[in-house]
Amino acid sequence: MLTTLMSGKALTASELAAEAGITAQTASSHLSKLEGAGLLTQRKQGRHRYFALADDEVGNLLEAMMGLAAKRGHMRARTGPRDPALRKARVCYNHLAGEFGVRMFDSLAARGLVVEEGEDVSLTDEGETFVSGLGIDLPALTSLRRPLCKSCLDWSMRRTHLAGALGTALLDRFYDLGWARRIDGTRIVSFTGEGERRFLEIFPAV
Amino acid sequence: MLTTLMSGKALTASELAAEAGITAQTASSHLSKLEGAGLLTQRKQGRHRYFALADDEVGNLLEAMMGLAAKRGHMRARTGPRDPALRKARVCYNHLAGEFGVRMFDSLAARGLVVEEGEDVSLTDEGETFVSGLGIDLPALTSLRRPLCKSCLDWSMRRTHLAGALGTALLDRFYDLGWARRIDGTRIVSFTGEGERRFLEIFPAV
DNA sequence: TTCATACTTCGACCATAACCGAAGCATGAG
DNA sequence: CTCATGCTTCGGTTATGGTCGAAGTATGAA
Repeated sequence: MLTTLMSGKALTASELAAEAGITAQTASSHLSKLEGAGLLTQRKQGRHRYFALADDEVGNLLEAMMGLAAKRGHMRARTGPRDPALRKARVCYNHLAGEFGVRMFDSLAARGLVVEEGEDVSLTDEGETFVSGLGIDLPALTSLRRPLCKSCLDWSMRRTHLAGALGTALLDRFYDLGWARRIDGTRIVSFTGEGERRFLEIFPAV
Repeated sequence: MLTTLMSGKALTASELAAEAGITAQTASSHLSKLEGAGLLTQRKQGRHRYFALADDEVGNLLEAMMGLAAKRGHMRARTGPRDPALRKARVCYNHLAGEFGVRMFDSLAARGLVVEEGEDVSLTDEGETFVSGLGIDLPALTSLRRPLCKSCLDWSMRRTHLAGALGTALLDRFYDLGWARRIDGTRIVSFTGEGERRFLEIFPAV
């Protein structure tokens, strides 16, 4: 039920029970515990009770837990969000995840613009030129104490994507350029037709 | 046992059992499960088996989980070590934790010498002057790849203290100045009378 | 070799968690 | 009003996990 709610959408108790394959009674019991623990919020609306993750921090923790579980080979058969829009592109903390996030990272790595060494990721000289060309103010980013590049394991793809200050800056840049926007109340990053075209062009498949 | 291992030190099965207040058999059962799950690593050395967290990612996840739990008010009643000396000042990885660690961080933050932004911590210009005045070779630290400042959640105090290269350098400096020394075989940092006086003077309570 | 220590395995016990059927509320529709 | 729907509470069963005593294995010391 928690992973289902990671879509950011609020779902009713019945929907969550059906999703989890348990009866309404059992679901009700779990949901009340989760709400009591502060992990879920509940909103009554008519006869329905809509449940959602309490805040982003809960979603981030779930994603971190699933990321670690995936690396250790303990994932369930079904992984990642079912919603195709979420699988395609979503926010993870403040950077881009999903198929688009992984594609961007792979594309950068294949052209030698970033180098992955274990858990560390670094930007090469060519990479600096490249991201500057995208309109990223690199000196401003490096002046932050925050690590410029970090790797982050993608939940649905189980592949590395780009986190850190640069990951955040790139997603913000896509917003600024009007290529994509965050769908309110969800973790979905929705690309426009033109935005998607440009993104795929700039980050070619490897 | 996992929270105990967050100190970064490798501990034997018996030590972990004693710390958790369970028998050796029970501890053995849990440790083998945790190792099987890839959360712990084991190193045989003579008759002892030393256990440690498998990698930083595990520690980070534990920290995130405890952070969220603390925010939601679900921390266990008994937290931190029972030994008063350990509660007062101890090493966490290579930096100072316990009451003294938290006091140092609070004092630095209250005077605007460090700034905490979520999980990131940065040293201000005034902070740079301050730590240089303490005899820290700041240029040497910043040349390291390792992050200069990191926040670390204190187990017993449930409060932030200073980790990272600077956290390590400060503790080393206290050793050099003769203010404190590490008690062999323990995580206790023992301050001398004079050392404690100077420490409390330099890092006034907020 | 013999003994002590460190740890694991086995077997059993008990507390708890997950689960569902039945019944009970609450809400909206007719 | 009555009825259907969505959800919760209650009671009881089953499965699981945590726990320890007893016995077994490995290692180092005497």
